[in-house]
Amino acid sequence: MYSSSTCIDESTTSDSLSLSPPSPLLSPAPKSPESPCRVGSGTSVILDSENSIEAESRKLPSSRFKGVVPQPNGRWGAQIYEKHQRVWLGTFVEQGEAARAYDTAAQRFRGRDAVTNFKPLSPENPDDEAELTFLNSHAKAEIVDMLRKHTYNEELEQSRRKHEVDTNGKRLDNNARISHILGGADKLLKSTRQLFEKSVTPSDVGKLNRLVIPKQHAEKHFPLQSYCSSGSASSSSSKGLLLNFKDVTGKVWRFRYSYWNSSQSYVLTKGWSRFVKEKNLKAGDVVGFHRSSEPDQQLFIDWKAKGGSGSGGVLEPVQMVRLFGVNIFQVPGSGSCGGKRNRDVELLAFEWSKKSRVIGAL
DNA sequence: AAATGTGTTGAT
DNA sequence: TCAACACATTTG
Repeated sequence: MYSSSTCIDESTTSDSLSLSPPSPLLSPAPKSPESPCRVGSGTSVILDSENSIEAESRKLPSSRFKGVVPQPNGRWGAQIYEKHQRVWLGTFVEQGEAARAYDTAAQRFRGRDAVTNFKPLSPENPDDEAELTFLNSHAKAEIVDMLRKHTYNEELEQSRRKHEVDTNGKRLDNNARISHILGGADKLLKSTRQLFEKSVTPSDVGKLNRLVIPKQHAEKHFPLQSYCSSGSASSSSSKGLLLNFKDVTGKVWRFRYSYWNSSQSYVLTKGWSRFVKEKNLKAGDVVGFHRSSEPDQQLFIDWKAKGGSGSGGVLEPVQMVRLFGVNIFQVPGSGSCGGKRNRDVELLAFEWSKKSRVIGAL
């Protein structure tokens, strides 16, 4: 599939529609690039740029990419086979995205000589080193999960940061490494600014599986205009966006964010109930949304128990404690005060995990 | 109702 | 292994 003569620049992140596929070695004549919006059921109305083809074709357009299959709604699925079984890699808006997902899986599943749609990662290329390491340090299932959740790039980026810190750290003595790494992590967290907070309502943590984002904040911080604006008489709610938020433990939460016409409100839906469950959120608790500054613009989510003491920042004040001969952070009052449930444990675990890495690295 | 993912099958 | 396609299941 991939021929070294064709050079696709995969380094650019956004998937522009002008993505030209590698010269199709197998499939017939390349089909015209996807039409902007395809609506509705399995019926696909294909209009070729040249001559309009019959609207009668009930057939789904096949993809010129390996491992990419059409979905009835005009999107694209990615899949790979292993041991006579299909492994589903998720659905994507653009063929190119699906093709990249396939490539990633192929390289994790089949290694060096996997046939890919685009330029494969090469051990010779220093730029690929980090990703290759990343790939092989995760189970296949984990990679698949990331692809399906569309969090692969984020996790990879995260891993790259660590890699860089580590290699920089090699030039420093142990003490310096500690402060370097912690200082770096600190800076990472502190460079986020809070967008807004909301005290969650009973329905936000109830069975509706959604969080209402106050309109004022939603429109200011989470603009939601993109996507199909064709005069669709349907959908009472807009299609929405998928937003990734990182919590203080580093876990990535992916929520669907959309506007519900019925209630004239902006909401986080898919994924939200899992957050409520895992954090054991109760009505009155406060969730905070943050965004890191310019370079990465990453989103963060934080929460604190109802009424809780002061603060409003991402980080609560911490105090050093000595353990195993190494300083670790502790959240003040976590042992004494009873009202904070497991958040302190979580924060503590987070700090500890950072520290563990340091210890392990020593 | 729309979107996602699986059951299956026939073709490499 | 692979993609086509019907359709069951899950989500919104």
